[in-house]
Amino acid sequence: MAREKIKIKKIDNVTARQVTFSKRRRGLFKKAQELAVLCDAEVGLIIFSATGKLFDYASSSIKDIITRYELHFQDANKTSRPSLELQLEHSSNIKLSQEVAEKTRQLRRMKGEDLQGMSFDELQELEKMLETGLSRVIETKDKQIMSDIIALRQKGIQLAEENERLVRKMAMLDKGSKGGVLMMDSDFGIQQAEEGVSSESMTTTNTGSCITGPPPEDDSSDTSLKLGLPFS
Amino acid sequence: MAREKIKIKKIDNVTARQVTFSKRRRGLFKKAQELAVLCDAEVGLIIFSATGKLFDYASSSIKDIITRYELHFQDANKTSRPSLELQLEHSSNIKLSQEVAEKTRQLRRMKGEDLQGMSFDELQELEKMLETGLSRVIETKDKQIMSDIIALRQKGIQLAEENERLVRKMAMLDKGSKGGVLMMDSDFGIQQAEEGVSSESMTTTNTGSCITGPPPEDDSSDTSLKLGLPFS
DNA sequence: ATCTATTAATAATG
DNA sequence: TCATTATTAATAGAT
Repeated sequence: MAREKIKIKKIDNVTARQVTFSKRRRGLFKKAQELAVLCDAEVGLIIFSATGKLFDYASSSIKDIITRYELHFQDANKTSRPSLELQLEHSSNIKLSQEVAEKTRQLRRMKGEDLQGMSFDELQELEKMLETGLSRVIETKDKQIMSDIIALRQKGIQLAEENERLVRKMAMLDKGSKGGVLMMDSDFGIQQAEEGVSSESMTTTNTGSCITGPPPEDDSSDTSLKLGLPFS
Repeated sequence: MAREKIKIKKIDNVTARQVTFSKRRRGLFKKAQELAVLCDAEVGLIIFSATGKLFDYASSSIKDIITRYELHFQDANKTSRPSLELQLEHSSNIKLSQEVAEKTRQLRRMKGEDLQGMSFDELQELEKMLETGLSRVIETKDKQIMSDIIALRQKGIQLAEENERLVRKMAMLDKGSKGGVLMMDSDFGIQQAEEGVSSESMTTTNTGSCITGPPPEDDSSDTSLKLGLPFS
């Protein structure tokens, strides 16, 4: 990849070697991190220059990677007893690794990846599990929205009541002094109750409407009852 | 360096990610060894795939490189310790335990359990993930069914042909001696045909030879070319 | 696995 | 070390 093709053998010229080292080193690091990101891999790269300088890259932490690497050879390393304590940690480690692997596999499958080796029955079971999970999630979400709505309404009613009280107070105060009575339209929140919750108002976290399920056949009846609201 | 430029972010498509992983992994190893040779450097490269598979390259020996690497931090590590190995196992153990806990929690949530503490946005995200997973599972299942069906049908056709050949042979043999011909009803698995496969897909492996068109009203015709589902 | 249009890396040079 | 550029090398997408 250059002005001229070069043979892959030690570069004689010291300066050229150093230049090439730093260029290619950077290139290698870049490609290592690209691989890690693109393919969700864990990559560790350690380089000692000819002069003994250390350079390293790791997608996570070199320590972790080295540990993980060494775990791969736990069986092969059966030379010399490494203390009871270590053995215990070790076996626990193995068990945990297996558990992580198994759970990772399960999670991947639930995300619809890695389905190739599965039998029809297994797929069917997985599908059922996902459907169950999905419906529970949707149910929870809907309940959450409903309780948000109810809370907001309640608050609206409270405010409206307070408002009314205030208006009455004002009227009382005004009664003696002048003839005109200040009449306020104290329907904060009340009128809206009939129309369900309008698009704004739901200031809390929720974003979309979420009332799933088929719409009621009968539109003439009071909507607020359908939503299970505590007032009509 | 390809037909099209790509963004350096995790590749969504699982297959594409695996392909890219193996291509780039090879590329990375090649460049690592070129650097080692050209510049007389010591290079160690460890890669764990997303699925946990280990790949490594070392210009000398990974063990040596790791040892040399750790020597660089000897000073920093000189606090009393119950053997480096044990520490490593221990911290790995802790990390694994956390990982197991986290994955267990994730799995439970995907199964629709333990949803109480979740925010609306988290629920929404979970729902989306489940929907994606579910549709992929269904797609995979359908593809599997289709290929089963195609294989079985092919086999059915083969058997029917063979049958016909045998019948003809018998007829030939019988021709001279007697008048009666043995007639077999070679309808391997036929009547179920109508049930079809669920609504989706058959996008890829489709052979084109399938199902389309309404079934003939006339059931007296030879049905062996119709679908042959192995189950009802 | 193989092919190839394209992008990316880099050797030589200033 | 940095910048430029002609060239080679790597590789994304397709087959």
